[in-house]
Amino acid sequence: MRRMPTSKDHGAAPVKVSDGNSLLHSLESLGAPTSGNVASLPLASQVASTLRDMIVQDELKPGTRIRERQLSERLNVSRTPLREAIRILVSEKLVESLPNRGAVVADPNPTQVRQMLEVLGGMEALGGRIATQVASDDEIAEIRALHHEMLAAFHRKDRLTYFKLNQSIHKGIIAASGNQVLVETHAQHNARLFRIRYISNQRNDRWPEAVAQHDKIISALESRDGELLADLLSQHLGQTWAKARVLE
Amino acid sequence: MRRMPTSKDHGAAPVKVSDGNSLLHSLESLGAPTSGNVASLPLASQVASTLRDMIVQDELKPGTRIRERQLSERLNVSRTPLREAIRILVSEKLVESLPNRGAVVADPNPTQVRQMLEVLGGMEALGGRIATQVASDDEIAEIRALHHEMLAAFHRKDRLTYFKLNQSIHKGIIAASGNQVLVETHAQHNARLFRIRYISNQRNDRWPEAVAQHDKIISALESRDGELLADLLSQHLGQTWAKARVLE
DNA sequence: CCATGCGATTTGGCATACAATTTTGCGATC
DNA sequence: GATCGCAAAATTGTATGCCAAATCGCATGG
Repeated sequence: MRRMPTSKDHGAAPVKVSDGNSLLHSLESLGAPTSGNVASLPLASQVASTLRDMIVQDELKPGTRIRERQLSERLNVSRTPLREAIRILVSEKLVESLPNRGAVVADPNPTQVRQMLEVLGGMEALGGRIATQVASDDEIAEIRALHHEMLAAFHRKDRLTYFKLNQSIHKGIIAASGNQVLVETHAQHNARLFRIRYISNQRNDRWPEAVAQHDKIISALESRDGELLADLLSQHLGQTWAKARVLE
Repeated sequence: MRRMPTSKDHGAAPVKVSDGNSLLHSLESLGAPTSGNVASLPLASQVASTLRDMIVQDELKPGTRIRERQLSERLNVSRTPLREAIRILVSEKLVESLPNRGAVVADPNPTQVRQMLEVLGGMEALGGRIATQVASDDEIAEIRALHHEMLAAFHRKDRLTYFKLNQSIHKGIIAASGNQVLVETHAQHNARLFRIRYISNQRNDRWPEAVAQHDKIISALESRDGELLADLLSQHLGQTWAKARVLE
């Protein structure tokens, strides 16, 4: 209600901050620690969430330069909160900042992706190992329930639902470790890989193998075999890498 | 050169951004990914490094509220880059942000410290395991050299040097994994724990035990026994926790 | 025809001004 | 004497303006 002066308020497809459209938007809170509850939070955080979504959903493609003035007009915010949001995403490694030359959407090379998967695998192994020691039977049962839902999606060839449930299961195993710090760290690294994993999920031609692995994972969790679970979880993400490789 | 209007430019003990004083300052680059090369970087990053150091060195004590105007005058920068710096530290979990109520220096409770150590231990175990497979003999030799330097510091009861070398060794093991993502993640979590570990190091009354553990760690690395090394590294930080407990 | 300066324009970097919210202190009332 | 309420001050949140550095186009020279 106060952007009169420039007189061109319609511009080209203005995007509201944190609107609820877009196919993938229901995935929003998977990777982002501060996503969700949008109202009354600092505008910078809201903008950061919006940008995260845009990046993760490939709306802002890797390598594209972030033009502050242009993007701030598009989001109907001033440059100040936008710049703060960019700083946040820089420390999350979702965008890179070149001194005096602005920011670009991060475009990890295959080596970096491999390394990220290695780290993420390590964290899942750690979380899984702990979970076998401290998780309640109910928590494990809930994870198995998700697993069966995922199997249903698999047989329906519903890749999107499968992907979401897959994420929920891994997130659930981490959460079952009871280690909140691990949950947050895992979420952050997962966000970095989200886009790649999502794309990889859509083209995965060895889907049945992945499902079989999940079966073993759940079994190891239920029998509370920490070592086995840790091994499986590390190995599991290695497979994701094999899938991602096809993208090159 | 342009801060005339307020006319009180001296204030109380003005702190230059990234000056080189302070006892601990030589430790600066241990925990911070972007520390070091200060010139010509965005002011926000420089301020972030300065604040990181101030927090880590207990100059800004946990729980203290960060007053933007006051601190920006003290650092001789405007609020804009300071606020961006704060956002960076928020995502690094070194400060917490309360909506409309500013930011306070993070004050992790014992549970959070334990969880952070668990995660850090997991990362070191992962890095160590990988290092046993991929590290060159030279890299391992360098780590052993650091170990002997550390032993020297131990026998001289030089706790500060011991601490620094200890950090270097752990950092070196992680680096020997060749996984840059792991290095960065480890550094960030290490920064969160830096202050606590430093204090704990000064009061540690079971110093000889820690040294003995280090001995085993180096041996496991040299014999490239990944499983053993991983176990030792996880366990090692557990000991740090036992020390930190005394602080309560 | 390609390389190389040079200037205009764009873009990011920082400071400052303005608005909204919260905190604080004082006073009135129970 | 304690508590509630209101207003003033302080603080955070947001917007805008100015400046310097980098990019791009064009002309000029090799």
